[in-house]
Amino acid sequence: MSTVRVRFAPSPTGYLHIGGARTALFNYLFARRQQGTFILRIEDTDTVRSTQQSVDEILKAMKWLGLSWDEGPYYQSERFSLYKDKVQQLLREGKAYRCYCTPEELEQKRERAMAEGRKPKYDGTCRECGKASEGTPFVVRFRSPDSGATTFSDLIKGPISVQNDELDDIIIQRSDGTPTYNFVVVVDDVEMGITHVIRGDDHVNNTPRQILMYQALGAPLPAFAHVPMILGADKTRLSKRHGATSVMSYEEMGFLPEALVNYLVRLGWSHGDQEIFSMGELIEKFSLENVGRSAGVFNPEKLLWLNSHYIKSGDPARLATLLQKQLERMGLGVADPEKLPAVVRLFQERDKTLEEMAKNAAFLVRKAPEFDGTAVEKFLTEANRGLLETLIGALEKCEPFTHEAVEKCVEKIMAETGLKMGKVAQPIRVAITGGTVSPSVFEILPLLGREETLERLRNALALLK
RNA sequence: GUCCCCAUCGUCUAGCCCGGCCUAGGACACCGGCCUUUCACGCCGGCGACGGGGGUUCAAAUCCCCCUGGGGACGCCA
Repeated sequence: MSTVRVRFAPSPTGYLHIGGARTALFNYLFARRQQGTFILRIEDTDTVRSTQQSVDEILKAMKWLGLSWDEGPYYQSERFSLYKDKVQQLLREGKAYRCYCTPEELEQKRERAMAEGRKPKYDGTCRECGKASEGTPFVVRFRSPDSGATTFSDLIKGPISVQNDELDDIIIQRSDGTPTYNFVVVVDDVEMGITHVIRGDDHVNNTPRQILMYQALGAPLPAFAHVPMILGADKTRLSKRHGATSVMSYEEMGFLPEALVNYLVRLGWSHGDQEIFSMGELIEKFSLENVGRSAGVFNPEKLLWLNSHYIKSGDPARLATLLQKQLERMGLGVADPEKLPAVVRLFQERDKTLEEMAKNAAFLVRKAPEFDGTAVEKFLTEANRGLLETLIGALEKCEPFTHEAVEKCVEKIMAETGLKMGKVAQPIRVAITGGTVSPSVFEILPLLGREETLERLRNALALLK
């Protein structure tokens, strides 16, 4: 058993998004590969914006993706007394101090600094001011050194160095007494014995000041690994305007979790030319060394391709359950779910998502097809009345009602009438499915059954124009 | 603006650390063909990249520097 301990620490201010999911995945994979411990920690120190609903949604998404955790979820909101103690400790040791500046004053200074082209950092007004009057609201700031440099070697990015005078004295405790992110993340990572901090690129800038806090707390440093960002097609940070970003919305759109996992892992990580990975394979092969350093663009097309791959190779029985869920989402109840695996076999080669499959297979579940006007006009014509009538007569006697038998039956009609397959199949397809696109008619008819088939053909007779 | 990071086909990437095997490989998308009862699938083929400039070297996608471009961070958010 290795001593590796990693954590995924989302803040419950919304659903789990694509970027967070990939960070979680990398943590999970690293932990499993190293036979370490994967911890889930909910960063809800912002009591105003955090909600239980978000927590539930995040956990649901993690489970759907198959990212099981070994410890937690721990809630930072339940650990406030620990943070308070640590703040007191730093205060006592002079490593932190009270600041009485008001938010308004700070905002003004920030704007002025920006306008003058300086880096907007806290100016240290309260650094040496000592005790102020009781009752005045204050925040606690961490005292960071104003000379020297802080350097660390990122497992993904390599050496990173920042001059300490670039760092200002950040707030570690708000005026309402609650602690802030940059502080609790360090306290908890220390307390929980985190050995590797694997997180998004956007935290690189926080790392030096966090390192300073590890030192102030007298704690050993973990290793850091900063995973590059995921961008939208316009190369800006991925957000809602680039399309769906919530993990669970992909489930709704008919994506398989293994497809999303496979897509996400390949966005930033690679193993030679291999594209397809099962979770087991990933656990076997994942390594931080093979994570790239540059940001990547989220490409829905490739996700779609992977999804179609997993649908093609998926177990029909399992897919049937998921297909049923999609059909129900469309408001279509499934009277005979036992025939769904057969439906899946018919469609899994052709559809890229389960949602698409549900749409294309809906005619099998509906009581009657939904007719497409153009298709009806083109194929359900008076000229085809004879053909349909002959067909009905032949299918009434077709025994057994199987793919082979039905095909033979139709071939016989073709031979007698001299019509080509295209001329025969399309009218049947429209009569049965309502449209011009579907799997082979010889597959569809037996699946629908003789009675239903005949009923639809007879109904079509009434529609002829 | 300041700081940090990044830079191979449209996109994800292999190659870069340990220079020659790279006339730069794979995948998605795209284009063409084949297959075909429709639409797909599948198969075959094609298009397509080392951002620019300086070095170092017999030799640079690979090492160094500058420029440019992109992203991120600058909160009593995380």
